[in-house]
Amino acid sequence: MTTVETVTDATSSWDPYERGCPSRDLLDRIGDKWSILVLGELGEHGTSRFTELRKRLSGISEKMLTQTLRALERDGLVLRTVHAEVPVRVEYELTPLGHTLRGPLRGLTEWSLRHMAEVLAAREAYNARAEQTG
Amino acid sequence: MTTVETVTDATSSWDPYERGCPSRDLLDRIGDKWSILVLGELGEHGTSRFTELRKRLSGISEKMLTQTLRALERDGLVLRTVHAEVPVRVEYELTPLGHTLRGPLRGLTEWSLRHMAEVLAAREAYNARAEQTG
DNA sequence: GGTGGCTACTTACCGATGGAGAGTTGCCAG
DNA sequence: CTGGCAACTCTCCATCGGTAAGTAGCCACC
Repeated sequence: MTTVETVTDATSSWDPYERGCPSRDLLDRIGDKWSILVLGELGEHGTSRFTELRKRLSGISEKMLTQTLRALERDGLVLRTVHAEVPVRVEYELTPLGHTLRGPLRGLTEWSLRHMAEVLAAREAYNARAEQTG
Repeated sequence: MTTVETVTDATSSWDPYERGCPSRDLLDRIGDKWSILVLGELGEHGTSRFTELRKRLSGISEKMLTQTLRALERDGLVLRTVHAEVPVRVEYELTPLGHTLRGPLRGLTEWSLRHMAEVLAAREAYNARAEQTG
């Protein structure tokens, strides 16, 4: 009884502040620690292989890299191409949809870089206050 | 014995792609599911009380709301004011630093709203492919 | 022809994190 | 002295993330 077919357009009726809304899950997924970094890397370096990504995202485990890439692929943000060579070569790159996320994501990373010092200062101030008041 | 890690130099040398870099943790914190929503709510509604936030962010547990607000307060993004009344009234609002995050965060939420349909379509396509090959 | 090596994963195990919900504190009305 | 409100705080349990070892397919080397 509803006209659901016009969804391709604007923000329609999604609301991340409502429990159970898919947009909340999506926000969680793209705001994920490793997703942000993987998308950022693929955005800057273009097509990359599995081991390249693992090296550049220092500290990520193979399990999490696989898991993150799979999730991004499933959501249409990353394209995975398997070259049947020996040994196997698998390449990852952003889809057009994935590229549209670069802007928003860059906004986040730039903010964290720009305001890092202020946040660290706030933490020290908070800790100092905590020590005084007990 | 003050073990204060004086992170001396300026903001320019942070790199979230490096393990152990504080900017990676910060990115993780502000990209956190509940942090995004709490900051978004405080940005839109201005000063809010604990129970107001809990109602608006439907689905958040009290534990996570407290935890998220504490972390945001510690990082200097949210100001917490206790009014010694009966019953106690606690109000939360964004700090000036917190306000600077609204833009980047809005970028993310708007992206997820705008591209929700495409992502859902990609998931269905992925599942269909998985059924064929698997 | 068995061994080792390469790439891209999987799997097993375990400590940390998140969700549900009951308990706590302080104070005042009844 | 019991009940109720606001803002937590605590406990239990399921899921998640990290570590590290194992797997599969194929080929070069011995």
